[in-house]
Amino acid sequence: MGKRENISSSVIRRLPRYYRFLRDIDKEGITHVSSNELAKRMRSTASQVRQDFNCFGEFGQQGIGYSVKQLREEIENILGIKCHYPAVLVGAGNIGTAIANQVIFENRCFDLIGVFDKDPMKIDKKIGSITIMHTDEIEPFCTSNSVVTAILCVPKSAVEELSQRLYDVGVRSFWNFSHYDLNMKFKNVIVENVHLSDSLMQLCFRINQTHS
Amino acid sequence: MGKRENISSSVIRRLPRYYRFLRDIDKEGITHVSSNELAKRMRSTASQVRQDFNCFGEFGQQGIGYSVKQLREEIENILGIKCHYPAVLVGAGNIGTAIANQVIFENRCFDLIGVFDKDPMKIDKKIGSITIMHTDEIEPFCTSNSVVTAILCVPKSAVEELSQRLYDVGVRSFWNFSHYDLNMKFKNVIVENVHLSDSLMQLCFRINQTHS
DNA sequence: TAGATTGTTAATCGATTAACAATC
DNA sequence: TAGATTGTTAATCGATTAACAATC
Repeated sequence: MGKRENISSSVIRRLPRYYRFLRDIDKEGITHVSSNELAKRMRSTASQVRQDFNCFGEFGQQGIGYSVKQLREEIENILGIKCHYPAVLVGAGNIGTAIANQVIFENRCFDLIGVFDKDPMKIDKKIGSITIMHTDEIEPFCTSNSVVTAILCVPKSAVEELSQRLYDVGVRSFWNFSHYDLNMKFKNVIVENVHLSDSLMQLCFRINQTHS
Repeated sequence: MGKRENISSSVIRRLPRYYRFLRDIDKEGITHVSSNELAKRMRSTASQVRQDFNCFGEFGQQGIGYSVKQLREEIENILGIKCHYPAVLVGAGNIGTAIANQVIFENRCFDLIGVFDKDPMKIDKKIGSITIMHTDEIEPFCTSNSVVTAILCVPKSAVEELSQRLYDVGVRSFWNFSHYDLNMKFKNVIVENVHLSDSLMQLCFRINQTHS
């Protein structure tokens, strides 16, 4: 189990990447990996890898390295990847549909059980095996299914109202693809923002930087 | 113009957000904004805001604050938002289509001029006003159109080959939605990664943290 | 002038890197 | 045993915050 103390936010940001690489290494049939080898894949240093792992227990072996299986499982536990929180998607546009399919396909961390849209043309259509419902049905559905997380793929202008309605029926975590600042509105809510346009602007900046 | 020196990577990460907020503030008709007010929106401190702006010139006014228009334009210049790099999308699946529409719609930084897919069913279909081409046409198209950036929305397994082909016809920057590590393959290439599944795992972690 | 707010330096905090004894 | 590699402490580096004189 390990100590699981003092996991700093920069370590947390790296955990999903560690997990992905360990899965890859596992697939390659490698049983033990050194901090040096992991550092290469992470584009980091052996020192940092050891420092990172140190904060949640010691399970490396001097002279040998880390057990891939054990390390992978430990990170799986820390991230809580095996949980299945009931989640709904609000907004079945381009991005919403793409995201829904990915979440359904990966089938990890979250179970997508409902999709909502306000466009009458979309109601009763399907994403995977899920039938799209009208946003009017959010309240009864989320209440009776104890929905934990909402994926917000609607325009910024619609998020204020919809997030309030989701909050009122107990949703306390959001995967937010809009630029609406949910933390400004709610204090006791977990928000993970995905700002694609910010990412694109940073790419632009870096291209400009090298071109001048 | 300002000094434009020592822009640290953490400042760069914040610039797109500054830009978005300044655009919002501009829309609200506010002409001047204080570091304190901006800090509130950024969920940061007045001190940091001033420190951030300090590294690319001084254009605040003591007792008054920053000119929204001027600051917005300056950040626009630094990020290079007004440029129009010719870009192509490779992979017209769910995410690819969603991303393409967003880039076309925003019409900022990049001009999407070509979309490629290997699925014969998709060829000649349209995304916006762009006709989907077969991936075989990547080389002639990118060469004759001096394509600068490629948006990669294909599975990890396909990226190795496709990125090499794009590189060979001069593409040196990538907006990468796969988990393939392009920096491992190419040294002199700009890569902006979007790892949606990492984001989802972090959300999962944070939910678990509060639930225990 | 008095109040507000900047620009900038100094102090603090946290994260990364280096070093090395412990040990497989 | 000798070589490899961890766990952990100390040193360094960078980023954030505090403070305050300058000035609108």
